[in-house]
Amino acid sequence: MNREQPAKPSVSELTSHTGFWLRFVSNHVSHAFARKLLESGVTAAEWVVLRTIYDTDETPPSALAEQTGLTRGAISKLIERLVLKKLVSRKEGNDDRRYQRIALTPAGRRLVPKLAAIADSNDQEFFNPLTAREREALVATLKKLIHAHDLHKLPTE
Amino acid sequence: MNREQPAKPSVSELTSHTGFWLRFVSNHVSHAFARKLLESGVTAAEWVVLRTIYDTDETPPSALAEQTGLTRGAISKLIERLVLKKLVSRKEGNDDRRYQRIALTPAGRRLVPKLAAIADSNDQEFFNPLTAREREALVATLKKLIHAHDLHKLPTE
DNA sequence: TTGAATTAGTTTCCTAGTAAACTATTTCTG
DNA sequence: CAGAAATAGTTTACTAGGAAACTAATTCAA
Repeated sequence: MNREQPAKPSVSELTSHTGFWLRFVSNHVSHAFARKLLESGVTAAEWVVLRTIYDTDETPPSALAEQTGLTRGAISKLIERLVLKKLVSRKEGNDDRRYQRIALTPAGRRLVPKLAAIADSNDQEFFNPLTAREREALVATLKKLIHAHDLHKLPTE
Repeated sequence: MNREQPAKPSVSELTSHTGFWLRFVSNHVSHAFARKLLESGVTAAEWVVLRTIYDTDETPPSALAEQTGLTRGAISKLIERLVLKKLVSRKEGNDDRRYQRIALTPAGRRLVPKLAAIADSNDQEFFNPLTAREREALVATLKKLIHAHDLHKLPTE
């Protein structure tokens, strides 16, 4: 009569994982940012690359890959798109022709501060519900994980 | 002589945004999980769908979309792959033929607890460096953001 | 009751990213 | 110096996902 009990193995729920919540919120921040960027004609991934180049006069793609944590393949595609959008220029290396010299065009350089303002307002808006202390604790916790797992190949902090 | 000062507009750094750190860590958790799942032959996105179906006998794709927060298009593709992998079955609705009845195959149902164990260990491992209180605070903060922005279309909690 | 609106699912096109194979160049080594 | 190894960047094939156009089925309304 009661042999109808297949010994249901305990299966944890998706929501029981911290990583689930992290990804959920992270996706929403990114999505909100993407929407705000729409009219600028630039995507979030492109913004990251533009902002990274901004700190330099010219830089090879390999350095961008290292600094952003993306693969060279991903950087290659992003640069291609940014060149098409005339925000970035690409020249062959002088001494070593394997290298390229990536730089912002004047239009690209003019755009970065505007994008930065959008990024600022998005971050401010999204995390506004948190108190200053909560926000600091959040970042501190995230950085702790980064250090513990030695993930900071890129964020120099 | 000193007119060489283009009034450098202050441009915030990528790392100044909380969202940057959130995305960075989130990507690493997901990536770590993806690596652990490799040998199971299932991806993280597929795990989410399998786990969601697991709670039901059979369910239409639209319900899965709603519960996972994915679009119907995304769910459609995931189901297609899971059907090819013989982890999920797809039947036409009886009364209303627009609907489909998605269910786990026996193989799919057997697999879910194993995937859950992998998910558990990944989460445990990744967030291990945090104290229990830090971990709770992290989740609480994330949930606070979700409620504040009314993002919980899906996470029932 | 037929035509319009709605609904479920699919498909297409795009961005985003990794991994791995590939090309071209340079450097290292025997 | 010639061939091997290393390096920089590109390309291809894949997962992941949204948005929007599309098909088929059903329901609503005149």
